[in-house]
Amino acid sequence: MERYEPEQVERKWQAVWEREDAFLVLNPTLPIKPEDADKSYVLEMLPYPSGELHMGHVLNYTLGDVVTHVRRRRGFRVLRPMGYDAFGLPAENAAIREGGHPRLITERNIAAIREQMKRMGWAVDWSREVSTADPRYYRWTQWLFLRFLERGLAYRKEALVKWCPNDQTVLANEQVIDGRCERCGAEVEAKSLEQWFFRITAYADALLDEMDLLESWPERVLTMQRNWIGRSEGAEAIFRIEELDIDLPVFTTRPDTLFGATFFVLAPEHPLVPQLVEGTEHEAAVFDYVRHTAARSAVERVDPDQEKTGVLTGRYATNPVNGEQIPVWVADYVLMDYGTGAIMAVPAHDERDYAFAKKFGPPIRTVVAPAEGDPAEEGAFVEHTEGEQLVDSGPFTGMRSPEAKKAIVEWLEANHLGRPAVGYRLRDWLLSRQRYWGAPIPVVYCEDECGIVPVPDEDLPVLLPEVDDYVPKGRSPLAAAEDWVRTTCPSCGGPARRETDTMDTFVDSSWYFLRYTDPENDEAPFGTEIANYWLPVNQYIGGIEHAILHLLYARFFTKVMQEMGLVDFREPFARLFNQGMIYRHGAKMAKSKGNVVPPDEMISHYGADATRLYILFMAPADEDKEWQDTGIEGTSRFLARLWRLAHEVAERGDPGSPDDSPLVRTTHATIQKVTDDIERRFQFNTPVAALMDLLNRAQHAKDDPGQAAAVRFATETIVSLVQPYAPHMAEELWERLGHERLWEESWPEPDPAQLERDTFTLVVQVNGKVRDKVEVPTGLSEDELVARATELPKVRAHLDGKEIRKRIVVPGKLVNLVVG
RNA sequence: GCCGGGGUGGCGGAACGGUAGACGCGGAGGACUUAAAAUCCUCUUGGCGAGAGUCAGUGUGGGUUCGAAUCCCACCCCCGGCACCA
Repeated sequence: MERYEPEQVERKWQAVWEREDAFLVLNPTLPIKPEDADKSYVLEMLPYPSGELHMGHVLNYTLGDVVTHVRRRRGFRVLRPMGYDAFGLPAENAAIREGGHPRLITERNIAAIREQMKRMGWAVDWSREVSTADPRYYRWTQWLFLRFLERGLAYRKEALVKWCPNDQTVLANEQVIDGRCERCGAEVEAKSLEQWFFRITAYADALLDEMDLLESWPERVLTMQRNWIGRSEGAEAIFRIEELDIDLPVFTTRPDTLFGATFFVLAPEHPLVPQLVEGTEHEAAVFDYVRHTAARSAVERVDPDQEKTGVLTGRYATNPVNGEQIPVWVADYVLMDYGTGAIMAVPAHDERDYAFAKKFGPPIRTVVAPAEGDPAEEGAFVEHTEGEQLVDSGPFTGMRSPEAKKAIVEWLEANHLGRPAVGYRLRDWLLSRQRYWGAPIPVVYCEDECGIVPVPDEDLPVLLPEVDDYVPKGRSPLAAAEDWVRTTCPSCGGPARRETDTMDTFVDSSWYFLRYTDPENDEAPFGTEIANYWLPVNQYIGGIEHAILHLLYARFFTKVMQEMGLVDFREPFARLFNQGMIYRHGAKMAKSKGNVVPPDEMISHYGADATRLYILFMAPADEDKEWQDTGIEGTSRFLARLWRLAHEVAERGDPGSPDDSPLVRTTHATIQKVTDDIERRFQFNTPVAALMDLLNRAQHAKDDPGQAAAVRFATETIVSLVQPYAPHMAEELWERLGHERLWEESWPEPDPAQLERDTFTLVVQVNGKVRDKVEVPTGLSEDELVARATELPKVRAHLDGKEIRKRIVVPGKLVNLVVG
């Protein structure tokens, strides 16, 4: 028997799969027939082609691979594609650093990562490969942008935006973490710029409500999305500055506290601030404060532990419910981009207003009684008043706060002083980027009268121009391609200039899962009927880092495409699974931390099969896990033992069909467990343990001639069941055991009769404590089971002649005797 | 602060209200070998005990239950999200 040489076996089978198109899956012919119904779309988040596979990829794609293999062998038509999220900053930064074109760098990286993926042996349908940086792909990204534009869902506006001074480009809100750029960590700055946005806020409620349509998503992801959307219900109330004839609406979630408003605050960026103070004695101080605020960094400004600051405007606003005149302040604890950029301040019932009032002196007026037992100190901050009774609130005094909320909003509405309103934390998606390596935004600016003019569909794609310099200078590098920028207006034929910003790469990845269904289509981004066949994705797998960004954007895109009639479903991903992160030496594996284990080294040393097995065996797939350098020895040894046993079994020839025996029954039980764990429980570590266990048993039985047939059956079953995890070795052994192609073999099914046992281990408890176990025949009555239990000497010792007050019998499992 | 997830041997973990610690790593001892590697066998939660055993034990404290790692309540700790969002 030759030694197990993973490299040789793996190279051999990878070549066979390629030659025989093993994992190619054809679309069904249209129209879809009922016999095509058993489909499954298994998708992993597409990689950014950095050129180097890391362990996170290995886990992600091995998970998808196991699901894919099992479903294929269970008779499903399985779509399992692969592609590259190929636009983006790393390639561009590499081009700046090392020279060369981002396109060439990306192509080189794609070639390298594809090679590594093939070395892992993943069962990908390579005929559907997609790169988002390919003009045949981004043509349709641009096409979709134009459809959004037509529907008013893409728009351009001047706004205060988040600017990364390092990457020299704007960022979406979702790309700012704790005031820093999520890519490079630089502190973001605020900048007023004209930019392109997607109107995702119009879908805030749909994104929340349609979570109900999802089959199975992790609770934490849903929570993160809910937090991000940040819906809160309340009311808009109109305060008025009489002397200037200005209405200042505010958003509040506590209209029941309107009578407690003792001052009013505007955000420093509020557009009406200048008008309020112009020509007054407060002008200088207010302008000074506004300038001071603008100079503060974003990180500093959002720190809630900062002492409150603010300045008086000298103006007074009228409280709509009682006509009271309250002073108007400007303070930076009020944010321009939430609500209306202005608030009514109720210091008795809002912590922030309370802190401000304590420092600057406005009165603190309790209008909702504290809950019973809480101190009712004069002028104190009163927490937890939801549901309590209103005091000093005019006609609403005495109502409980929930009714008061309704009553006050109704009163406001009837008097045209307010209305019910909903606030969201979610902002529109800023999609333009001042960088080179992305899809150009397909519009031109007419220099005559036409304004913003979309590039006609037939002129797509708008190809990226060639430029010499990718260095970001605060404007898009595309602007340097003057010949490209200068164009004619599609509408009037006059002179026009092209938009030079490119799209956020998250636009590219918001629809790629549809392109896979129809990757060669030249007429449309994809065929509607075939997309409706394959989607929604049955199982999506990827990292938690995309919980908000990609997953929220893709859901938004799908809803819009559904409304456009491009697809007939509202949610793209029915089931989502997030794999955990991989740590080593207590930190997330990262080049910068020097704790990376390169998959390539693992493959060279132990083989792809052992690496695949270990990454799934080491811990539950959804948990963060610590990489143990010696851990892979276990799966490597397991494969070597399987190799030896299978060879011994093969050499002995055919022993006929096995008789009933414990080993045969355990084998059937293992089939059951492995299938159930993978398909129902989505658990991947325990099947490996079950296979190791079965191998141990088979090995112990192998020298018993009476069990030759059972050992062969067990061994062949292990080979068959391990195929999704270790496909190369499984094929090799399957062949050596005298069979053909294992990937074409149907998935084993347990014989129900063999899952039935004729004896079982009865656990006997006394007062809930295990005292003994005994092997008994199945099918005994409760009385018989109790009789067997009470016969046992150890049990008798604990019964100690006492009276049995109660007996619990769980058939097939245990007897619990309660004595008193 | 609010929301979500989690806390089990030396380590990774198993246990889908019913035998806590499967499977694996590491460790100890042994077999084979001139030796090593590889392989195989035995042991490996803690206390007491020569042993058969026995008591304790799943972050802490309560509760529900015949029976709780698992369900409920309170608390502690760790991880993640949100947070001057009115």
